[in-house]
Amino acid sequence: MSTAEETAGGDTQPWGEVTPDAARRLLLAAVEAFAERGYHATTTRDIAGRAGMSPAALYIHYKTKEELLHRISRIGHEKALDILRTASRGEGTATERLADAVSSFVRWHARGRTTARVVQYELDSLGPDARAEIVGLRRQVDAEVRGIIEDGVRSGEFDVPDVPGTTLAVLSLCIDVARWFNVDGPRTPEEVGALYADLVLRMVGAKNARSA
Amino acid sequence: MSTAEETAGGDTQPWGEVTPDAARRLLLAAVEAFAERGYHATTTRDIAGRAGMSPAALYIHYKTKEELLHRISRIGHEKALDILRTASRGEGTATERLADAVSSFVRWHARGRTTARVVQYELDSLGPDARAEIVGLRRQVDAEVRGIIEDGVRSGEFDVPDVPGTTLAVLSLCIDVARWFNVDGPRTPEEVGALYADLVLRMVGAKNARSA
DNA sequence: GCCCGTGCTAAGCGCCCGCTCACCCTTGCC
DNA sequence: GGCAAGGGTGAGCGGGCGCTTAGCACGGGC
Repeated sequence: MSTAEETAGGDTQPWGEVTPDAARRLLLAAVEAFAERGYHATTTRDIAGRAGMSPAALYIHYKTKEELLHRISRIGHEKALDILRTASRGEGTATERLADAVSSFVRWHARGRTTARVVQYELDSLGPDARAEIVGLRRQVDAEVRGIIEDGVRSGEFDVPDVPGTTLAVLSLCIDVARWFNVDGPRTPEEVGALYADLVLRMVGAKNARSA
Repeated sequence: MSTAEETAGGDTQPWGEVTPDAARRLLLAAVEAFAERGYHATTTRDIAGRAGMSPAALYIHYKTKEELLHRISRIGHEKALDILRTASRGEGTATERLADAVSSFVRWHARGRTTARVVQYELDSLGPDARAEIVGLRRQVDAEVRGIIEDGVRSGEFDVPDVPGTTLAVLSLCIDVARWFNVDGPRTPEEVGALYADLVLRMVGAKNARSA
């Protein structure tokens, strides 16, 4: 199995860069709560409670509830970008790199479904400035995938009439995993990653997509 | 252009079945508001204001704010199911019916992006009973698409190693259109419908998917 | 031993939420 | 004209929201 996300950044400790410890616990509690109920339906009392603290403790580490969402969103997008960049800049044919990018991106969405949900679906709850920053990161995400597809078209591996449209569809397919994936469901993240890599290779008309 | 949704139900007046007039105006205002800001971030004062009424007027026609969401969700899902059924039960090969189903389903999500957003993304804001009812409708949606794919596999038109997984991916792709589609963007609903129909035919290994 | 900064809590402020209630216009029937 | 019924309003209730503030426990420096 190829391994873009294992070599990309510290998957060892997902929120390891957040210090001090109390701030990280609050952030983790916020991720859980936002993923379960959505940003607007989550109260600061709920976040603090999950972290085992009083409501006021939140405001020692974060200026507002929105700052929590912003931090989660930025760290999550940077991680996602990191995964795609590692796959995109790796060695191998465009076909191999696209399969690696899709399967690792999908695995990330499935395994970290709570984080991915917040990252992908709570964007509109951010204020204009924070939103603009995140939109910039998303453009970079798009560019990485489009780059691989363009490589494949140039090398003759892929047959893609509409590169921007297909890029959009590929990303859309991966992102929506965060909506429907169920940890208790019948599929493991690895299985979904493999299935989706195959489906995407078919979408771009790659020669060696799996068949029955 | 094939036309599953033009022959399915009354597309003439999207919410024509809702009476009296004041109740329909409130429902329309709620769809707009829920789509823009999400269910929890929308206030009953906002909904009533958009409909040109006082906050109290809402409670003459609906018991609670949640009843509004429930009504919107059920009507929307019934419409979506109607579109897929019409395509699925039409004449023609599985390839033609799948292309028709996908392109009309996608057009519905793109054209009625506000409605589709509420229908597809605010499901979790419903209470357990209402949610269960809607989940039932979604299972029927899944069954329609799976049926077409199974037909194609049986007839030898398609080459699909994992039918349930591919069904899930096809629906996921279509549904996510409601998240990213922008009315002011570069693509018309018709263009996205055609592009997606082609991509889906490639995913199922249909013989006559378009190429460059 | 005393001080002070740090990390936290208990209490609560001001605001706005979903929703209700007492009352008021029309409209149609006699 | 009298009157009931239904669609509508203005005011406001109880409560929970995001966030603030005064003060407490405690460890390290001298």
